[in-house]
Amino acid sequence: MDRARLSVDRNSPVPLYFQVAQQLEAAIDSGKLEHGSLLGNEIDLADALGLSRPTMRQAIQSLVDKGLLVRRRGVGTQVVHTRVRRPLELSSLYDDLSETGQRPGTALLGLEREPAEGRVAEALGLPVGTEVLRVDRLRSAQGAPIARMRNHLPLEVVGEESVREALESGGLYALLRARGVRMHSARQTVGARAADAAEAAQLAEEEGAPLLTMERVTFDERGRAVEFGSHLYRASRYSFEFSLLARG
Amino acid sequence: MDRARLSVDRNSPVPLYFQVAQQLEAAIDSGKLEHGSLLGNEIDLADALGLSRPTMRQAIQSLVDKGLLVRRRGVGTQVVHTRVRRPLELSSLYDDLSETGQRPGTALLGLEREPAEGRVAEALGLPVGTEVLRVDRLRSAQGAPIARMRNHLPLEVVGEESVREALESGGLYALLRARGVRMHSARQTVGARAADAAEAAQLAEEEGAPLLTMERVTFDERGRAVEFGSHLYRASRYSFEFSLLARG
DNA sequence: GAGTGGTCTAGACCACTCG
DNA sequence: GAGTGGTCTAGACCACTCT
Repeated sequence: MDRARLSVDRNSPVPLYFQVAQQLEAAIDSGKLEHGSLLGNEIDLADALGLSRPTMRQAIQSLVDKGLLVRRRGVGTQVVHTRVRRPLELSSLYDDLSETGQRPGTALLGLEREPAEGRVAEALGLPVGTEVLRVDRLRSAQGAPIARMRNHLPLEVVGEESVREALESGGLYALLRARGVRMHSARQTVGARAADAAEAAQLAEEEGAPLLTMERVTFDERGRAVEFGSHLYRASRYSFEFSLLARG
Repeated sequence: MDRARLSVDRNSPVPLYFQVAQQLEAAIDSGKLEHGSLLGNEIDLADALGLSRPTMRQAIQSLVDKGLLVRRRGVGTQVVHTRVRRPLELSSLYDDLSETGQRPGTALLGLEREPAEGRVAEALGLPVGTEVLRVDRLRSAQGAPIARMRNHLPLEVVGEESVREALESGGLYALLRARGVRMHSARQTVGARAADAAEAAQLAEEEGAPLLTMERVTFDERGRAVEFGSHLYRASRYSFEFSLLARG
């Protein structure tokens, strides 16, 4: 029932509610706030920090949205009992692997312009034949291949300048962010199929081995498709793991 | 640049911000608010409805969280250009299929108590040997099998009474909701593997055919595991499709 | 400089849960 | 009945974007 030490810095440019949310989250992560324990009521918390109740509520709400806290009217706000891992986020595989500590290796298999064909043109919303940049990469971890990743990028989104260098030092999403793209949402399809001979050779599997497939179109805030990916993962070495929150 | 007709009913028990959010969402869905069009500024909107600005903001914020609106400081709030489909939600396959209009058929293959073994016990957080309810179902659409679904449920969560009837009339999540379970989050793993002989026979595939696998543990608000599912989907007939929103 | 959203305040009343 | 979160108001000042 220990109290987390909270404080706010009114001279900081960081919003007050965000400072509080960060500290609460850190307290939960570190175990200072135990799972299942009740926070004090909102008014007392706000008073203790010299904040108004709406500001305190905003801090709490952001953690409720993340699934770290649960509110029940008439009862109070408590830390969730079960550790909720991050909900599924818009991120590239590279980011996923980096965050979990596995050092991904990248081999850039190909980088070239090509005219967009049916499926690619449709996904990107471009006229058939528009030139786009195609990127083929092989991802591996601990010395063994994990995935063959193919992306198509509109030239007006990324240009061609130093794409190679950017991809060799970071992920595709980092490249897009660095190019000023503000990503908004993505549409994904995850399926499975058997490997053909060429894919099997690339991924060190046998022909006919099950592969996980993932297709994704990413959109920016203006609704422009900024990336189309069609990726193959070795089912024997990779699976997608993620959390969902109940609709609230 | 048409204006959507908005109004609020102050005698309704439905919160004002929610009434506004519903009407805005309906206007977007129906096309009355065009993709990419700017909403008026928050203060004018609030005045027009006789609401305070925070209430109007709350309505807008809920749609931003759904990915339907985009706010930019100094610019305004606009309807997203691209249709964002529902982000991935906590729902059962049955619910998924119903919502997209495909009538799923269900065959209840088995319903029995059994002691929880290693993997099941671990996922549900129960001592090995605790009796749980095991449900095996075969899902099909348009006459052909799609998935073999296996769920393990703690007896204290569902009891045993009229489980069969409930599962024959609705999905597993509907059953849980009807039992008063308030679901909070779930942890999922999606992978792939080759079908063995028995699975192939059940799903009308050939042995060695690629299958999509999905394992899920669902937790309620108290952090109790209320369901463990391990499901197999025919990769030739089914894939997971979902939207993601950028972290924001 | 004008207009927008982002943040914040100091109150208020209500609905719900629990003892 | 006491305590909690849910909703709502009527302001305020700031940071950012655009022209």
